[in-house]
Amino acid sequence: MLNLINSAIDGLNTAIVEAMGRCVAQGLLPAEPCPAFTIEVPADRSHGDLAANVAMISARAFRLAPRKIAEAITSNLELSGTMASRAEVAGPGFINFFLAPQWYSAVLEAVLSEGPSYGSCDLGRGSRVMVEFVSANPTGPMHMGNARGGALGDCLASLLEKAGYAVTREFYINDAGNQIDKFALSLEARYLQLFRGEEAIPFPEDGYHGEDITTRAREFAALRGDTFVDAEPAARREALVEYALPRNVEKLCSDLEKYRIRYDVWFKESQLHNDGELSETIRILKDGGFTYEKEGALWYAATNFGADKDEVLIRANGNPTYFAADIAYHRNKFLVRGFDRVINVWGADHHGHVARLKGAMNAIGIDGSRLDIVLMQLVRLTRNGEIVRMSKRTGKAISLDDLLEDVPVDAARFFFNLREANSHLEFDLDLAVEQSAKNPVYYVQYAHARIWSILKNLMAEGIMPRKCTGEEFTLLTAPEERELIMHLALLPQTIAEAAKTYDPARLTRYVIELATNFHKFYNTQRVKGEEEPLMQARLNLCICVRDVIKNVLDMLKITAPERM
RNA sequence: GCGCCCGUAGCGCAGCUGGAUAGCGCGAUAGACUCCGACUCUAUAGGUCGCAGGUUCGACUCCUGUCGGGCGCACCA
Repeated sequence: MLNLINSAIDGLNTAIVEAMGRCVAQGLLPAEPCPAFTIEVPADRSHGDLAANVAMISARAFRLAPRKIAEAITSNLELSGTMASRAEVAGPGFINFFLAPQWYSAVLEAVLSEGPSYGSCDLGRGSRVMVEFVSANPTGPMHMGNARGGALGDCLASLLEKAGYAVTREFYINDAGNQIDKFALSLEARYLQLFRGEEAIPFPEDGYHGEDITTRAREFAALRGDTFVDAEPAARREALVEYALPRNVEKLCSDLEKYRIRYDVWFKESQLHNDGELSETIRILKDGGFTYEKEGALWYAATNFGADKDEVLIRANGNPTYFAADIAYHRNKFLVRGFDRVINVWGADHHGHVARLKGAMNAIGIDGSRLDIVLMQLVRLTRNGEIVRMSKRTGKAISLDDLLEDVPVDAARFFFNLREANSHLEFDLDLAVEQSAKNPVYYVQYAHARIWSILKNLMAEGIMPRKCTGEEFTLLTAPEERELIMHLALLPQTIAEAAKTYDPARLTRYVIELATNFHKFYNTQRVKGEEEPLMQARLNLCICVRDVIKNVLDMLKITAPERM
């Protein structure tokens, strides 16, 4: 839970405020209130470890040139109580701070003592959050959107756990409504075709054309024979769905497990229809006066809650819409199961539903801002620089299954978390399987394996890593070492920021940069063969890097091999 | 037509609530292991941040307009 950058910033913050007080007393600065300023790690590290913009921010209020203010503050700065050893004025009026060697030692000590929990924080304070993701239609195989959503949602969940939330991963099974009717009709057609021929039985135009439907129909026929050919159509369809749907759900489950995703809850839409929650929700909307009838259908006046148009809740044929069920579902998440916050990962093509669903939450008395929707843009697969749309094997859209045949799970999970959700993602199939530095997954894993190699090498010579003193860690003064340690120190806020913005892509970028910093260190500094204290300090630094790489890869559920 | 998202180097992308000379990877070019794994590293080249205004001490970042691309506007889910 230690964030050494923040504690360094806090200390410098008060030092600056105190220095300004002294400046006012000396008449160097006017007794005006100072606007809020920030201290941050500058992009260009030749500008020190931390930089404060206080002088520029207050220039207007003080009616003084920023550099003059910065110089006044700096000359009155008392750094002895802070973690900085030096401050200087630079550029337009920045005050740049250089952290003391003891601070760098403290970072390594924190990484070593906190172990796998290093980087975690208590942003969530144990509040209960649900992440619902993938929720693929159980009528067929999962597509690329589901693949991206799976990697994104699962890593987002890990991230939130690390940030102190009690997270539930949930899959919503759409086992009711229109698409199940379509599913039934498709199965029925394939089943009857088996006995009467494809010409005799037309396939429904908007049915599911996938091979998987035919397979299920065949399995069913093998099991039950032709007993349903002359049966009542409704009974026939019911039997087919009763057979096929659970198997499809099992298939989803096992495919996702291969993808290293395990859900806490598989929630069935049909539950909402069967136990009355759906009708109760509609009653609440009716009682609230948010509904009206038009052309035989029951409408929800979504426009009252900021939507651009109203929505049908119950069709003229008496069937509730998906939207109605979705309102009931989210009511269930908040009211029945008591989640403090709910996050849904959706494809960007559903963005129109965001405002409607949040508005509906407000209508039924739940604060819609407790519901967050993470929208993700589409994935574009490329091979040899060309866009790939279809699977070579099936000729259909590429499924998660197809993808994992070509690409290792490690690469898939990493690549899907390389870009923030709300940007288009290009997935280079050649690169994902390439075992070279171009492939970021291998690059990161290689850094981890390389550290293990160093360790094993030294141990083979009888050199065991031992605990270092803070004094010994101050031997690590090379720029590459300082940079590496600073990057280790950045993990807690990277996690906090990523959790706040629901953006696991920050983790992949962080760990790539960490690997880069390590490789640079490796190429300029040696561990083996140095004087014992320095060697041990560097060895411990390596161990810190190794553990943090593993720590981050664990969150992404990507393996961290000791040898490749 | 209305709404949401995206335009940063040849390509793929960072740039965190506005901050210093706009970065990274690939590709190109030139280099580095008798030395802990060359699955690595170093250097060079490459940019009017789509365009035009505005706000600000300061704009890739905020506002307005505009052009280009993606998506959505069902008694589908």
